[in-house]
Amino acid sequence: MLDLSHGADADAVNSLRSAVMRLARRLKHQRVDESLSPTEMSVLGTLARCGSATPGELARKEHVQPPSMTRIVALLETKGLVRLEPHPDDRRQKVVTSTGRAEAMLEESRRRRNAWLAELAGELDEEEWAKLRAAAPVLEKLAHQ
Amino acid sequence: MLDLSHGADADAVNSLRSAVMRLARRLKHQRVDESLSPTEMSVLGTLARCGSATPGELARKEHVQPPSMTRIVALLETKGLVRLEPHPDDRRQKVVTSTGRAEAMLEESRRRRNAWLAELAGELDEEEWAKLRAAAPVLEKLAHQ
DNA sequence: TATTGTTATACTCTATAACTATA
DNA sequence: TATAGTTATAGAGTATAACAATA
Repeated sequence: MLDLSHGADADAVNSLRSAVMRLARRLKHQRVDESLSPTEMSVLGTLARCGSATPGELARKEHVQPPSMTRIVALLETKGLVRLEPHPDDRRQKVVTSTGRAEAMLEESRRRRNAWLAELAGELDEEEWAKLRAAAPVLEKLAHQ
Repeated sequence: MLDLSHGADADAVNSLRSAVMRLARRLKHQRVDESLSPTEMSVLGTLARCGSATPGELARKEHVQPPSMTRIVALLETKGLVRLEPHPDDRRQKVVTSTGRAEAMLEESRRRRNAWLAELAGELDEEEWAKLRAAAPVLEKLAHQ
């Protein structure tokens, strides 16, 4: 358990919150595919990691409301990036699966991010990058799965 | 310089990007004051750190366009959280300064974040927190400023 | 009666373009 | 002619409320 009587952790969260919010805004501007929002890209990434998922599961993982995920999934389907199938056990639910086209887009996304990475590399030294690499899995955990 | 021929850094940025976007969405939901957006809170934090700034400087620091900052500053002024004064040297510019009321709100913000922190503490061990604390300044640097 | 997903609607936040005023 | 800030307008993304289908 953390000792909240010390100010250090509160300050760290303070700094973390502010940095994450502003960095998210920067990240929005270095989109891979201008026609896909950050959340839509994130859904494709989640599907690539987890395989298939229902719209409800995706909504919970991405922290958006179900109606938002309905719209996102519908858009991704029209672009041929996901496939929608009936759920085997429950006819209310659907199963969302990413397509090979989504896989190719994620690969292209990675290539483009390398360019962004190279640009940022000038601003950070190796020690700083090491700290980021170490923290990335923890941030993923905070972001909840 | 980073060695981009290895996939490790690209993967780290991949993970980082995804986590930052989703964490930003979670953070949006644990607002201190429901009437202030994350950017508006961030502006108050920036002013608390940097003292005064012009709207143009704030727009660059927060990575929003000048018209957005105009609206934000106007809202904060109506709430008595910032004070607007004429620039001493340039009559086109203005000087934005945070008020004691903003300071009190930031203090309250810190207290509330402690509660959020305590909740998250159950999900992380001390080593994970150490990694976050180490990475926070680097994230701030990436977020620019 | 509860749950999954959808439709309809409205809101929040931001951007772009066009304008005013100072430099 | 360029720059700081504003006004007006439009767009993206999300949420809430009400609904349909299934459990």
